[in-house]
Amino acid sequence: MIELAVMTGAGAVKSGYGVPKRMHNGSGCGPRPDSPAAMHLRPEPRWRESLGLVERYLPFERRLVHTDGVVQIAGVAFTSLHIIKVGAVKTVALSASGREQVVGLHLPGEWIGFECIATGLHGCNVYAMDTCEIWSLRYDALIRVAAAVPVVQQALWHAMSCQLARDREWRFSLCTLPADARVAEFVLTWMASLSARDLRTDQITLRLTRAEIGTYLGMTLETVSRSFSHLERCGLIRFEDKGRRYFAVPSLAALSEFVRNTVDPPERKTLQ
Amino acid sequence: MIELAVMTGAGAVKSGYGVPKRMHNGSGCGPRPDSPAAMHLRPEPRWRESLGLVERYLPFERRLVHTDGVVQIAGVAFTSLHIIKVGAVKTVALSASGREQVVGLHLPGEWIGFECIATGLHGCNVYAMDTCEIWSLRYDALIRVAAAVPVVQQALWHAMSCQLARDREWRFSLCTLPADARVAEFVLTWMASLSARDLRTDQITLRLTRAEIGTYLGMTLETVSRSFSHLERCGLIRFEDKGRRYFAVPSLAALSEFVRNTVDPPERKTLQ
DNA sequence: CGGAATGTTGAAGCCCTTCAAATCCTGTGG
DNA sequence: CCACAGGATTTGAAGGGCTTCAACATTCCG
Repeated sequence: MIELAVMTGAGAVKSGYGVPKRMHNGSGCGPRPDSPAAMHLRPEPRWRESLGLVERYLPFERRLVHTDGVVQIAGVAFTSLHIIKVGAVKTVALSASGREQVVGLHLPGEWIGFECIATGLHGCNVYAMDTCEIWSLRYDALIRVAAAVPVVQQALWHAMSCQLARDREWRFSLCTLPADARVAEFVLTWMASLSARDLRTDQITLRLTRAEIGTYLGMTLETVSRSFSHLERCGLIRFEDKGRRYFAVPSLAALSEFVRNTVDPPERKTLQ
Repeated sequence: MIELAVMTGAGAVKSGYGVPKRMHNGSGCGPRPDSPAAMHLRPEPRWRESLGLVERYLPFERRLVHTDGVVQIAGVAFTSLHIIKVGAVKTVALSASGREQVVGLHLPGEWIGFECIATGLHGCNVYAMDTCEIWSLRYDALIRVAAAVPVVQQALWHAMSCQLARDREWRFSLCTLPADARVAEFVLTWMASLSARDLRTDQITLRLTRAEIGTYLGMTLETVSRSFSHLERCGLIRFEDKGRRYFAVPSLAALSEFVRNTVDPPERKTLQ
């Protein structure tokens, strides 16, 4: 079920910045800059930059993980970070009492495992929500290369900073939004992540159960279900025939307007 | 109100690792290791390590900020990170609609501003909750030194990782705990932070209003107040004569037991 | 086809919010 | 030093949103 293809390259890194490795081009990955300098000239999305840098400078191990397969299991000692090349994964935290909580959904270019650097232990289970290609990098090697290659270091800091900023955004949503708006925000965030990677957003496919979404958003599965139904009645989303996990968003503007109006009601806006 | 004392040192850093700067020893700061090697021999708390590394290797600017003074204002371009030498600060996020939310409380050795690396803009107001000494470090200088000095790089990664892990902990609490337990958890976390720095925990002084605690924990100020009253009635905290912002925790074990029992009720524990 | 997992919907109840009023605390000016 | 104003805190009562419990519908897969 899991296919391994170890890429060696630590020697090259030690003796300098290494020679660009052969491009393993997935489907529709697009062009990439040919030198670090070019990266500043052509401002391409950061998620692509991370993958490009890893490919160029870092030794990594490539894995294929199929839907519902295990990318990382909680409890084992932390040695490697992962970055998603293809697919989508969910990270599930385990409480002391065994309860599970989805704490993150990740798409290509995103790093997994930053929070383990401090603890030295993987605290989350990570599952593939799709057929995934995962690149795993040893932390000790990563540290060495980051020190030697400024763009790598900056990309990593940027990625960690992004996660901090996003976690903070979620904290805000969890603290201030009622259930319906929280689900709407969830859909909006997911769509934004998809479209940033040129993935289709005309038809959303949720690869999570209502219960999982519930743990992610801090509410019960029944409330999630009711919120989806409510959003549908409002015409903000439209379920497809195939089932209640497939839907479309007729108007992105309307959906985000819905969230905004819950944060501060429209009657206050006229006062300003 | 704000006293500046610029410490130059970029030249020293460029030409080597510089000479240890004169120790500005706050009250009861304790000893610090005299060489990087000693750091591994004497496993002292990471918060102290960060301050030691900054002092040894990095050019920084020292500021005194008095209670309720501004450490950092939102909206300005990001150029510097801050680290707390003495005191306590709160970071307050501003929503688009102007609502404020406390998103972090920080004590000596903690870094402020990691989330701004990605955005390039300070997104939070940071206020002193006490008389503080703040060290500010230019990000560009920091990056250069981190690349040159492995222990600095690792300390920074560790610090960012810590914040990610802690944010995730809070997400869990916000999603699963009822109001009373959330307030209890808040008290426990704050006490743990204090005791990790050898600060007194026999008498807690809250430097936040009930409303601020409310935004931090995602509940109204009335609920915060009721929760404190409830915890007092249960004997888990005891308010002092001086006012409702000063209290003691008779039994740390009892308080954390209270939180644990809310996460999974005791009757289920007998089944296992 | 049938059973299990998933999803929807209703009804009752509880927790938290909202609104309101009273009390306590703090700092300021007389 | 005291009075007083304004903010902070507590507490009560009513209402609403979310959870819980329960029943039923739907989908998935052997």
